Amino acid sequence: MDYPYKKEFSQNLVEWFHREKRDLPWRRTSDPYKIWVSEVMLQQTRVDTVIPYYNRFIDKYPTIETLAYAPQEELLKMWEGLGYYSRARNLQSGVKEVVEKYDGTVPDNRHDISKLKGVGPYTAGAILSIAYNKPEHAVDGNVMRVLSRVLNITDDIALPKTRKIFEIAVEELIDENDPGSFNQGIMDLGAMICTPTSPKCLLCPVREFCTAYNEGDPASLPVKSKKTKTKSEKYKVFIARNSNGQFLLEKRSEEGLLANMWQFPMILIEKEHEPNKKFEQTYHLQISHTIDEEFLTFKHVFSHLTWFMDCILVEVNQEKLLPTHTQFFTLEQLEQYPMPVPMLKILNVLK
DNA sequence: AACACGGGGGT
DNA sequence: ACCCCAGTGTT
Repeated sequence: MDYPYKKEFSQNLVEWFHREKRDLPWRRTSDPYKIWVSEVMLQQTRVDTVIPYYNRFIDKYPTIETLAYAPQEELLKMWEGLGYYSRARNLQSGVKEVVEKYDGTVPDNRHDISKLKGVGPYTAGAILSIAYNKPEHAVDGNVMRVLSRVLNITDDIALPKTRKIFEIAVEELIDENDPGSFNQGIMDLGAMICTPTSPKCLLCPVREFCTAYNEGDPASLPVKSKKTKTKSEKYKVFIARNSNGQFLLEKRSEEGLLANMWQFPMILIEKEHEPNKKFEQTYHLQISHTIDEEFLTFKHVFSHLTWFMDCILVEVNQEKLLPTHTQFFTLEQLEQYPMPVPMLKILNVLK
């Protein structure tokens, strides 16, 4: 690497971090388990969103053992609204392995920690550097943005192989005496100063060592090829109330989108079939009458998919036994079960 | 290497 | 409306 400011960059960065770092709940602990929880929550998720979830989560599961033995339904409820729910299931799987195989002590080396479910190259490096003070790289989108500018790296960060370039760069730049502050310093810099659009270069502690600032155009980096294929699905959602005032809910498949989360039954509108009939057949019910044909209409955007939802409120009679993973609940019971945000939107209107 | 997998914030 | 993501697992 022909970057001439290795030492100065790292020193300024770490000094800035110690001066300006945000006071975050997971920065008040050195417990590797808690650092782990925070890092998993922070994957693809902003700090401000994570803070209340982290606090509730650690309150509920203060030790690695308490999380290892938690019921999955309860765990998903704690994660409700955070998204990427496989993170929660993988985290518990990894935590279980640590309890059973390592006597509850999170491994302190990349080889072992990387075998844990949900711990990829980034999270491994983050835990090792922050909790164990190991000089390990932790390259995420933030680090790639900052370093692409500092080193004027123009490779496409959407390509998996590009991450390797940044890992090598971090290995060269990292402060061996304080690797945790170095890695977190880049993250805070990326969050507070070296932002995706309109970077605040005039406030940047490493401006004078930034290649793009001095010779190029920071705002045009990093280079990232965007993929825009997103599809749409239209659903008729049935808010079905029985004569006891209970509502029908179903548990989604244990695989795929929103795995194991609960929802109001919904029928995919493909051609122009009879969704009401399909609903009655699928759930072994009879619609006695419609209470509100236009109860609620909205759309919900996922990263790769948009749901268009037409919700109808109906009164139903139970014909025979309900299908598995399907159950009537009172409004009070229903709130104990983990539901994705689009269903919470419906629930809020219903209440 | 491509894709699936949530959700919220910024402009 | 359209942009941005503090990644990992599966295929």
